[in-house]
Amino acid sequence: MRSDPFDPSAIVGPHRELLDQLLDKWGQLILTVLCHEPRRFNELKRTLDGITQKSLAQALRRLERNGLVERCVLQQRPIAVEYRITPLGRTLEEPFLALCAWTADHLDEVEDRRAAYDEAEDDGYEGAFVA
Amino acid sequence: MRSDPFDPSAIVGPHRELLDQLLDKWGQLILTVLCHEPRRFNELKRTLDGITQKSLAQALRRLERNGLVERCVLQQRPIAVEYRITPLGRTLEEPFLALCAWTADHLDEVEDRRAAYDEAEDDGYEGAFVA
DNA sequence: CAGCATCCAACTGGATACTG
DNA sequence: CAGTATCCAGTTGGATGCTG
Repeated sequence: MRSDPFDPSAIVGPHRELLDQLLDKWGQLILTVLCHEPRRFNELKRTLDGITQKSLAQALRRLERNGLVERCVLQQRPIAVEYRITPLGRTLEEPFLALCAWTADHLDEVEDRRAAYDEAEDDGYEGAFVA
Repeated sequence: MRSDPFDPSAIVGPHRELLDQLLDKWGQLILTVLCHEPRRFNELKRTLDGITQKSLAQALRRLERNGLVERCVLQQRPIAVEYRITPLGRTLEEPFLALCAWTADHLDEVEDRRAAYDEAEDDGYEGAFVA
């Protein structure tokens, strides 16, 4: 398994494209929030401080199109729209949490590495030498 | 847990930034390849068909800076450089494989949803109505 | 409230050329 | 081979204004 040439076609095709859509900056965050509870458009916008309504709308459309999020129009005046995680979207919660757990576990180490790299760079280090 | 207001600060700060760097289009792919075996610069370029050397160099610098990949200069003429996964980088293999497994398991369903969404869109559907 | 349309600045990523 | 440097087109994303 480890010595296989490794065929990247399993990742480069539609799988790759899908991952790109799932893991983009906002999609992942929205999904995580909606896993906790349904949210309305402007609630989401406030929660994800920093997102523009344009980006939010785009991300929601994409998530909705992929079947991960459901758009529910509440019968109210003025109009209210609620976004909910779908069962399909829910299946992504665990992999995402695993990723978040990874960053929580390793962020310190990564920051140490960055500091070491940046310092070494100033000294002209350009990679280990090996036979 | 599920009814918490959900504090996004745990994801929006440095954690978020790190995830962005890890999950970008090429970084993830390079990491996956290097988990299988060390690779030289041009070997990687050929394996990841479609990447430019500029993007590859950038992605490798970033991975190296974050301590996920190691740059080893082999003592040869002409010069040869080998990139290897680090122990830290190796810890990302499992979460990444989980993600790949998810796409493999759910790609069909997602594509069904897309088809349904696109068709409904043509008919002017704009979300479910609920009380 | 929930969005869409438009304009524009910033950044990304590709092509090309050159170096040790 | 393993890159760096430069230029440029295309895309992204923010700001703003408007609609039902």
